[in-house]
Amino acid sequence: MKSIAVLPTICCSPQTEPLTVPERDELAARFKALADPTRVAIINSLSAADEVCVCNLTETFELSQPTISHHLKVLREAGLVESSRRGTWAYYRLVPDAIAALRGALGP
Amino acid sequence: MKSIAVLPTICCSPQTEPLTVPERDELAARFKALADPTRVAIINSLSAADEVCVCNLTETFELSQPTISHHLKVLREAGLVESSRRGTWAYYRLVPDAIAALRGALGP
DNA sequence: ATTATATATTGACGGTTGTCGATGAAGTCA
DNA sequence: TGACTTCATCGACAACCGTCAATATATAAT
Repeated sequence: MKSIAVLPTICCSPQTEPLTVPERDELAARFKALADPTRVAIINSLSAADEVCVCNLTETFELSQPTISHHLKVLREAGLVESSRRGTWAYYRLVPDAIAALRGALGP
Repeated sequence: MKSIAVLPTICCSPQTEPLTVPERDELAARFKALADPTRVAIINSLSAADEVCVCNLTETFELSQPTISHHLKVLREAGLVESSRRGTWAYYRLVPDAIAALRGALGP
């Protein structure tokens, strides 16, 4: 997931260059992770603390626990968040570099 | 479409605050417009010039003309691009503020 | 061991999306 | 007018997505 640091720029930069097919696929996949209101809200929640317990998220959102788990998996596989288990609980946190890279894709 | 200028920040900023439901819906809808490889590539293409004729896009991508037209509509309704007709041709261009606003949602 | 709790996975269902061919709308040029 | 070009819209279809209930996995506590 290190490759997130070198995401190309889509636009709006002097050095914007044509994307290769793998590059545009990769970028679209990462944007797709943010293309759902619940996942946007989860990112927003994680941003408010170093890490957040899944149990807090299932309380916050009026969605079933499997649905929250599903959205966390999508964000995890996109490299935007990471998790660690401590005891029975799972804690999620942002991967700031990944989000900064995605941000960088939208301009300088 | 002016409201794009005041998109809230998702994360990674000191002043990141909880999103309202309309805000997260709005943000997700805009990210969804970028959640497709072809649309990412279109944005990338538009970034290389002041405006681009649809006829150039249908040549560039190996997709049917209706499919390109569909993607342009999605981007237009998301406020990321705008178009004008001159004669038989339609020219599309980026809405830089909209993309900058989306970029701003990912951090300061 | 058993029981309880937290999270992940599976399977299924309805709604959405990307794609195309066919058609329509609007302009251009003989 | 009529033939031609460019782009948008419509209708259809397969694939994908968000959601839930049920189940599985793993840890903790008694």
